Amino acid sequence: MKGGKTRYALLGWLSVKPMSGYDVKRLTEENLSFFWGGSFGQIYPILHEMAEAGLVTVHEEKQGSYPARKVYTITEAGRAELTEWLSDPSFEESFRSELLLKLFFSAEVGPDLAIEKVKKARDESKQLLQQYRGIEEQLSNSSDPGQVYFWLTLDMGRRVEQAVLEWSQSALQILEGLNDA
Amino acid sequence: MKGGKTRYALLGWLSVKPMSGYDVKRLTEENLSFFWGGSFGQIYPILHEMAEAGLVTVHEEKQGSYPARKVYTITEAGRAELTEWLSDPSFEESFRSELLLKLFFSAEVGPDLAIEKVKKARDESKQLLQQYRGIEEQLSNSSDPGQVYFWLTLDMGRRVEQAVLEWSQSALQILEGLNDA
DNA sequence: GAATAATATATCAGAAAGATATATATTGAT
DNA sequence: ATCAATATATATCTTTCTGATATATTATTC
Repeated sequence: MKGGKTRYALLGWLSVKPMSGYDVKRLTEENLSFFWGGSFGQIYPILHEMAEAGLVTVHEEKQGSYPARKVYTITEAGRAELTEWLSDPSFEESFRSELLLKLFFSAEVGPDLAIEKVKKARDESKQLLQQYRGIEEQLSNSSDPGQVYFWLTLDMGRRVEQAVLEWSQSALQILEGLNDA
Repeated sequence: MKGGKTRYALLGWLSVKPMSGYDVKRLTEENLSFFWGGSFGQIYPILHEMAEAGLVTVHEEKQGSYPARKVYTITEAGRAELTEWLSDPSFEESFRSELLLKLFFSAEVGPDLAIEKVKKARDESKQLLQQYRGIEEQLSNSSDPGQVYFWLTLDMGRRVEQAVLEWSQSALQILEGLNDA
């Protein structure tokens, strides 16, 4: 059984409607990029394997002279596997921060380099928060009740990013205090 | 040049004092586990390659009949590479959440399964926050000024986890409201 | 005395990210 | 009108990272 967790992201998208690997990539980037990835290097092999295993079916859609779209449709077996995963209450989270790694070892080189990075982090957080607010506004205008789950994931992003922003502002004060002392 | 970012975590630890791969693993787990990993499958090969490249030197320390400790010492070239990385202001962050992935596709199966997971997330956040408070208390008693950088990374963990806790409490209300309506 | 945890090394398989390759169509800029 | 960039669509390769497994010895707990 190939694909790890990304397998379920694919089944999830295909449970909404039939689509190509390219579509999955685009939708994942637009909707899940804050907390999930998915490169072509994963997507295409997993789709192949799932077709062989009977979790999805394929049919080609020729359209002009673009490369033919391979549209994948989820089967009953595929839906069953998705539901099984959704029914399992366990989940794995992972967070990886090169910023914190650099900060941790900055004792050796003094606060100035750390200050530079934290300022950069602060600016990036501000920008991301702006983006989240934009998406949130669009969402509140659509009033589609099926979007609650999307809103919940967005709300997590917003809250976490707000926490990071507040941290960077506090960290900046502390680091600048180190320079004065 | 092998090792990606983890390479610098190793150089960072070795810049503090000479140690074995086993020591690096232990210290990484104790101090960086919230935002950085490092398995033996990475650590040992990277140490070998860095020794060949002259960034570290090795000497064996035989001690009773345990497997001999291979103690690695950072060289000038190694310190230079570490400093170069620390001087570069760029950094990459990544966050991966199977919880949010499951939540996102929960529209298909209804709120009860989502509620179960969010409750689990809430409980885990509470527990983690307790842990962070414990470490923070230990730290405030030590009054070692070199520990500012460690405190800063801990503070980020605390703030982010607090945000996650608040999100889960808010999300729970929304999802339970969906059941009543 | 037996089971488990800790010390210490090392490798392998599976999963994920990022880069690259191939081919065509459309859009925007000069 | 042409040239460059972006979008559509497939696919593979290399590097990185995680988690599991293997090996061997000592210390600790039941």
